[in-house]
Amino acid sequence: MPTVSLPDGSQRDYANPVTVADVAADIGAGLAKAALAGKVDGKLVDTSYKIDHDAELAIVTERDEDGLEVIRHSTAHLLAQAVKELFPDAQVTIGPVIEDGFYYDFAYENGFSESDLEKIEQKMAELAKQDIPVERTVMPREEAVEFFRQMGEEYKAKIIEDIPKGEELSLYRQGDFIDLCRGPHVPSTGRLKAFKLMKLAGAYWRGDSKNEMLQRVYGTAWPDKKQLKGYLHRLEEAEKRDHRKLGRQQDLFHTQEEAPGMVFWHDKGWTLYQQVEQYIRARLREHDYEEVRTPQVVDRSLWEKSGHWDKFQHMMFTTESEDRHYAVKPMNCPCHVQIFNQGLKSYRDLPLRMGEFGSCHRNEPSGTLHGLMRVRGFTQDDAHIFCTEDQIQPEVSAFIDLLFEVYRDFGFEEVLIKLSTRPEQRVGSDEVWDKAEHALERALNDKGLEWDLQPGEGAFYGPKIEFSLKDSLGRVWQCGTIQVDFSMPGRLGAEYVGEDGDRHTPVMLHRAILGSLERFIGILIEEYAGAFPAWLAPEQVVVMGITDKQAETVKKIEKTLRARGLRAKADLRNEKIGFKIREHTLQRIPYLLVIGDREVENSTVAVRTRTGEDLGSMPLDEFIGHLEQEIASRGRSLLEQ
RNA sequence: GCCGGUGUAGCUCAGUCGGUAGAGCAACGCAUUCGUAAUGCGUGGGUCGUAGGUUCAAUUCCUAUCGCCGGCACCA
Repeated sequence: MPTVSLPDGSQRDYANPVTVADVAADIGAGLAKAALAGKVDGKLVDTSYKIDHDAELAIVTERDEDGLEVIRHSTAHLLAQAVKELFPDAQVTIGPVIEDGFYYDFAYENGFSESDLEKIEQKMAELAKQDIPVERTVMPREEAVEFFRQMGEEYKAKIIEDIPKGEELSLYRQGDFIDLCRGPHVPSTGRLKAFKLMKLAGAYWRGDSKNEMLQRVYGTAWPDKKQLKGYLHRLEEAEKRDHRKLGRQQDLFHTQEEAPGMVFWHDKGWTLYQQVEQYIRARLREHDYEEVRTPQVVDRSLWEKSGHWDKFQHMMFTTESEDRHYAVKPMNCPCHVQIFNQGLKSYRDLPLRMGEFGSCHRNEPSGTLHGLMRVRGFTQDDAHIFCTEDQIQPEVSAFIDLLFEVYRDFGFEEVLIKLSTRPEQRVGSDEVWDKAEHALERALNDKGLEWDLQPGEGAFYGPKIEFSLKDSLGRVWQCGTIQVDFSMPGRLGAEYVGEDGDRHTPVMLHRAILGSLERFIGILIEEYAGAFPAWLAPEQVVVMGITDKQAETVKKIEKTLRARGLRAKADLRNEKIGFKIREHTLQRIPYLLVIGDREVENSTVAVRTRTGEDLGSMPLDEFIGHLEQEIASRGRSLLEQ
């Protein structure tokens, strides 16, 4: 005789056990129609779930986050059903929900092609229209293995074999299609009204490149067509922010076949790059870093000593001369240790913070290259902190503060943080690892930061924290990092004389705020969609005359602005003012100064922003004052607001 | 590296079911001297990513290869 409590606090008593669907129908016909699943005592269940005891129940509809997830999960099943009908030889594996959609991995020898996607999507639409009921059954694990094996679903059988023995498994059947699944699922395929298959990709079975490659189909699903359309529109908008597209449109950089994974920075892109680099240089000076510069090409023996040759020789560019073998440096740390090793260091020298805008090359696998985000030639805002074990904690703490100061200045609010701890294969005693991991964890917790733990993902030489940013399509890219290193200082003979008069090996912290400048600038371009705040904009002001009568004044204004250190350009082309405004607005120049006879006569400039706002005429000095203030604040435009 | 896709003018893209290609913008020339998102007219521009093969003939078909795009694995 269950009593069901609903989220609004009301209670309903039933004489006999009832299903979620029954309760929904009892509340109202509309809700019965909308019910996708239920949440009983906090656990997500099907609408067919029978409530036989007093319980709290929430009816899950498409308006709930959970409901959307159920829709996507069920759409993944619908995809699998369609594939099995069209390609009976394909085997199903897994089909999870991901951000904005789902995917499903199939084992299919012939592979799918793009045209198959269309057929599959069509079949899905058919199956949805048939409104096939989705039914849940349970089966003991051992029986399930046999069941799937008989159907020829080897992968499914393997998945089930990995589930602890004796557990009861749920299976979902829709028509002839049956799949192992925790559920819950929509009551029938007719509930799936708005979906689209997005892309086709290969994916390794169990995420291991030693295994065979499966066919992964990505899709998106929404409660209704309108939301699907909205999503597709958002995608289109995001694609307009693509840094590769903007890089071309704004003449920032290019890449070409002869140098895959390397960047040709054009004048405007390099100006942006220099702003970023100079900004970081200033921060490092403030925070007691020294700056050094080390060689690009270094004898192989150094990389052998550091241990990198062993692990990464295939990803290093090499060269030779007069029977000596060299590698183009893939990282700066061994070189920094060489500088540290010049002259005997004292404990009084620690912590010693050594920075370099180090240009590195790594022969990254071809499939990984991606615009500025993943390149083979890149520059890090790299630094190494030589310190004692006791200094790890305060140094990490100070670094995190510096990192967030920088990210805020660049306008990034969302930073993903991960802490990676000791892997199976590692150097250093457990005691030292304990200390280092605690130091990192405490530094994060003391600041009240949210972070994810990645157990076992640390480097062999020490634990690390990673700071990642998202690009316009939501892809996550690691930028900042701080890593403790117990190994390299010892390998490369770094020592200092301690208070006790003995020689000790320092700990080394590898750290970067931006990471690769290329990657960071790529994300920066997408973040601002090319409309950079004035302090970063490659061109801050364009001065233009209405006719060539004002040319002299325009040139004089350009000169004045440049003398003040502002990035200004005169546009004296014989074009109509509307044409010039359009062009420079599309180039996202923060400020356009229009000079006509009136301005010449009154010694003013007419100011227009890239958002189309006309700020009227003002004396040049007044404009310069505004702009300088805006640049100093590193904010988005003050005048635009 | 692996899977799927893609490569045509500076850019965005059309096209040829095999008979050596076209638009818009840009560039260049001329005219226009103009007040806040495109002035008009004209001209030039492509070994259709590269290398082989099939064919009387290949940008088109086939093979290989390189780059790029989307994923997967990788990322000191």
